[in-house]
Amino acid sequence: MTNEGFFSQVYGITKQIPFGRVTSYGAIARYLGTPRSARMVGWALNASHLDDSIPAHRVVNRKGLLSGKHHFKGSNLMQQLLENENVRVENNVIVNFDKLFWDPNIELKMQ
DNA sequence: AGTATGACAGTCA
DNA sequence: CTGACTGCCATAC
Repeated sequence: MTNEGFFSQVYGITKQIPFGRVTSYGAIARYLGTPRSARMVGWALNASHLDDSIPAHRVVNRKGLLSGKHHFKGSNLMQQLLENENVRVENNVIVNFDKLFWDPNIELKMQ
């Protein structure tokens, strides 16, 4: 059987994102070995919509912009979830994104 | 098999 | 930092 596919891999990492932390699509894609497939990560998360266990709200683009907020149920649900984790969000952009940034290539690989 | 789409990233100005 | 253009990969039709 073919691998679970790109999606399951993205799910696995996204689920491992710690509380109050955020990461970017490129970081996940790079961890999968395809730094060029950042768009696929977004696509995968799109399918992750079917899974509530996937904190997709912790995944944003490289600028820390809630690019996927428009895809959530509520228009401001994504921001609400982030603020619920002590993550400050202003103008759809995560504040202190560089501090809250959680890189799987480091956190997962290093440990 | 080819075209179109997509929650992006990198580079240049 | 922001805006515009290009590149790249995987899925769907």
